[in-house]
Amino acid sequence: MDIVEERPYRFRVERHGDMRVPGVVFASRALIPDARADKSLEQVANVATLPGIVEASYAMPDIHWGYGFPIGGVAATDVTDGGVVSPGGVGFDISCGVRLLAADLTRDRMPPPVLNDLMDRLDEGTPRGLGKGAVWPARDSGRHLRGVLESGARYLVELGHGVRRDLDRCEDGGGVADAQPEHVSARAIERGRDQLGSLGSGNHFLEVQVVDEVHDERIAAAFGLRAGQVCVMIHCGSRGLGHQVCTDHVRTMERTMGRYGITVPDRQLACVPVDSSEGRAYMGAMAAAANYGRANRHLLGESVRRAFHAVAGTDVELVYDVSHNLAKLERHQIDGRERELCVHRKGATRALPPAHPELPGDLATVGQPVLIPGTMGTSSYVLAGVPGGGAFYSTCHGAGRVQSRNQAAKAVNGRTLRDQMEAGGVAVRGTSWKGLAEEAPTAYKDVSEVVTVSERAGLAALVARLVPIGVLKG
DNA sequence: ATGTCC
Repeated sequence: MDIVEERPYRFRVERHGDMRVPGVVFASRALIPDARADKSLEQVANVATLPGIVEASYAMPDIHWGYGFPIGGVAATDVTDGGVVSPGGVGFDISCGVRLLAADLTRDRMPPPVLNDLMDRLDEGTPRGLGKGAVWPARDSGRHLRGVLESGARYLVELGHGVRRDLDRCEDGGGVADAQPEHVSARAIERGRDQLGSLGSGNHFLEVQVVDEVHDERIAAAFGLRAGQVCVMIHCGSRGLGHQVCTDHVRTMERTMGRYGITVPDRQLACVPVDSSEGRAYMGAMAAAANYGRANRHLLGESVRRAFHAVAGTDVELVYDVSHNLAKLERHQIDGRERELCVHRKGATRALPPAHPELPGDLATVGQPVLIPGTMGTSSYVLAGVPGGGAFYSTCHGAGRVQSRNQAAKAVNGRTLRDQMEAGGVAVRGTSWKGLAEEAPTAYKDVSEVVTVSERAGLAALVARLVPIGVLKG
C-alpha cells in the first residue's frame, strides 16, 4: 500500500484497485497502524470503494481494526448520487458516546470519606455489567419505550426527568430526528426493555474526575469548566437494543445489496443506497437506537445528580452529551456545491466549529464541546470544534486498543490493578476482575498522544484534561 | 460493543 505524507499529521493512501477516492489518515508517524499487525489501513481502502463516497475515506489518529469499517473512520456518501449507508460504518453500539457533568464543587470538598460515600451511592445507582438491571424497571421502559425511541432525552425531560437546559447541551437537542421505531425489531425492543439506564461492560465506564489542566480558559469557562472542579464522565451506548438493530439490518442488506448492483470487497461492508427502502429503514431504526442511547445516558446522568445531592448537597450541570458512533444526513460543500451527505462516524466524534447553526447561542463563539474518554484510570479530555476542521467536522474518540481483551486479561491481574489504582488515590468499584484486567491502561494507546495529534492535525482544539478520582466499571 | 453463535 502506497502511503504519502501530504503534510505533518496528514497521510494519503493512494488510490488503488476499486477505490473511488483516496484514503486520508490524520496521524503522527508513530500512530500510523502497523500493516503487519493491524488490517485497519486495508479497511480505509475498502471503505473508499463504496458507491457515492466523496472526498476521501478518512481515519482519525485513534484508528484501529473494526467490523468492516475501521474504528476511527469517517466516510461521507452523496445521497443524491447513489450514496450508500452501511451499518458497519456506524458500529454495533449505535450512538455510543459520552456525557460529561460538572458539579458545583472543587476537589478540596471531596476528601476520601466523602468520595467513598459518593462512590458507594454511584455504585448503587449505576446498574452495569453483563447482567440485568437498569435505572428504569422493565415495566416503565415498556410503557415509555416508544417515546424514548422517537425522541430520546427530549421525551424524558417532558416526563419530568432532568431540565430543559440539559437538552441545549446535547447533540441534536437530546433526540435524533426522523426516528422510525417501526423498523426496530421485536427482538431489539425485547432486549432493550430492561436495560434503559445501564452502563454495560467493556470499555464503558462512569468516572468521577477532576479538571486537572485547563488549556483554554475562555472556552473552558463557556463550557462551565474550571480548574479543580469535580466532574462525572459517563461513557456508554445503546446496549442490546442498538446491537440487535445493527445485526438485523446488516442481515437485510447482505441479502438485498446485490439488487442495487453493489459489490463490496468485504462482506462486513454490507450497504444499500441511503435513498432505498432498506436504506431508509436502517436510517430510521438507527435514529431510534441512537435515541435509546441518548436516553440511557440521560437516565444515568439523573442518577448521578441524585447521588451528588444526597452526599454533597450540590447541583450538577450538564457540560455536553455527544456520540461517536453514528451516521447522519448533513449538508456540506463539495467542489463548491452544497450537497446532502450521509456522514458515517465510527469511533469518531462530531466537532462543530464556532458559529455553526446547529450550536446553541452561548456556544457560538467557542464551538462544540468534544468529549474524549481516556483509558480507565488515566485521563480524559475536553476539546472544541475548530473552523475548517477536516473530515466533515470530525475528530478522534479515545485511546484505541493495542492489545486484545484476551491479551490484556493474560498480562494483567484485575485485583492487582485495582490495588494499584486505589494506591494511586483512585477509588474503584468494579463488577468483575477479568473485566477490569481487560481494560488495563497498558492495553491502550496513550490518549494524550491521540488528542495532541488531533489538535496538530487541525481537527479540534485542546480545552481541558480531566483525571479520575473514582472509577465505576461494568 | 454484545443474553461474546438461534
